[in-house]
Amino acid sequence: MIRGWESIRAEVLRRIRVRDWLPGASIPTEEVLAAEFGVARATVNRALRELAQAGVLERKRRAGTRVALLPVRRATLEIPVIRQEVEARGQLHAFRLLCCEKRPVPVPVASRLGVAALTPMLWLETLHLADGRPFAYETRWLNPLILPDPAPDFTAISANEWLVAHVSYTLGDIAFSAAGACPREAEVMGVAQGEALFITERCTWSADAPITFVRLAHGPGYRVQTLV
Amino acid sequence: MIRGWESIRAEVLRRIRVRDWLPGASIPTEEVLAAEFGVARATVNRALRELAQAGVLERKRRAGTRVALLPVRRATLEIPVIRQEVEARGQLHAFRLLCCEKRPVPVPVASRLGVAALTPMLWLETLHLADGRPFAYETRWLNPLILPDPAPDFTAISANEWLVAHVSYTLGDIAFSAAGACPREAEVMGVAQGEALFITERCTWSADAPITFVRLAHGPGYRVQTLV
DNA sequence: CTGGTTATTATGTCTGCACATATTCACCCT
DNA sequence: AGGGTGAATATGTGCAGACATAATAACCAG
Repeated sequence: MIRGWESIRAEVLRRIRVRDWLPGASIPTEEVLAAEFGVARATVNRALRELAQAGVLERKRRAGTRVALLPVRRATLEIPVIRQEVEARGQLHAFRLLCCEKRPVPVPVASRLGVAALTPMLWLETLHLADGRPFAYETRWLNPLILPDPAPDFTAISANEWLVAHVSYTLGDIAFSAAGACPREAEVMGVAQGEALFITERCTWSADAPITFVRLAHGPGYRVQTLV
Repeated sequence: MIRGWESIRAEVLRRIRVRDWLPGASIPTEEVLAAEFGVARATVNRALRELAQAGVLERKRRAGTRVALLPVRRATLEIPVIRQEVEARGQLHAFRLLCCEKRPVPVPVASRLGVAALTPMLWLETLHLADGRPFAYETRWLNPLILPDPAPDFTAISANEWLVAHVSYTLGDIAFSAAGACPREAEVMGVAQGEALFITERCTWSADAPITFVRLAHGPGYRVQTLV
């Protein structure tokens, strides 16, 4: 029974799955489908639009809608605040601020943030603990200009959470990679040198200025997983 | 100037960014915003819906719309077919099928695919090359029941691409992690034992049956990046 | 044949209206 | 007070119709 755009989306997906409509082939126009399902064109449009967004369909004006030839799988990840992440595992979160000082940013970080090399920024080194054991080693470059005059006490609240609560919502980019533990990381995380760490790097800007660049090194066993 | 739902989305985002609307606070109703912008409510709805989908807003019937308190950052990744990924880097893709035989699945894989342990499945070992150099080492468990009678020649077309083209569109889950190269991986990828590799694991099912479990080990320097 | 112009067509979006649905709030009865 | 009940309300979804836009097809002139 057709009721609502979601059931239309399901039916279209079903036809693709059972290969009624083959990859690369055009499917009927919105108007035809609307007539077939007995709904308005806008409803079909909504269903097809969602499927296109998911990468199942490809749509072009005038050319029509076709089943994606190589359905690029689009996975969405949720990146929670570290404390939430630890607590979601039923563990106790704590952190230690190892270092907090002004330093000139090195070239690679400067270029990613879009600032001049050697600009002085705040450098924070933090170790996150789960049930008292090392969970993640965070190194962060923070634009000092965005801080209020009595700067927040980052030994009491993690920079991560302070930023989320006090700096306007922003977009940035995220990258994942793997790297062997450098001597410092090995020492702090309590692992062997060269041990494989999972690295997350995030860069965030506000509308006008760079805010922060974070690098998180997660110990062995850590994994990032998609929802469904 | 307000023209189209995208400019409304931009304006709402701007107000959040400049802290006109603070995290956790309610924003005006669709009707009010529609009047303010001089558009129909459906147009405002479209803009707000997209922002809610992106995790910037939280909406509830009757309760209204509020700015997300902890903007759970939702990153969307595109997982292309390996060949596309290599070619997008301007390199030449090739692959070598190292092994292809029936084997009983080990317990961890069986549990993730939801089949009985020791079920015989097809085991494929493939090395992907970029410009002739090792790019990724793929190990895959494949449900033989989904293959046509004259099984495809996986030395000619990679299992990856054959599946995309010939098996109905499916959903699965994806996980990223880091691991040190085991002896076999070190040999095949041409890296030192224990060197940090970036691991991608994917599990896919069709509507009724498990299809495949893939593990990809990427060499040093590989990174997964979000769009924008 | 070639190159450029025009018509056609499917999707993209908007409007104005209506009703559905999930919450919440206020009220009333005990 | 307390707890259940129903009205109020903001969002979710639907419809029909209209125009905008982009990509293609058809056409025509040179």
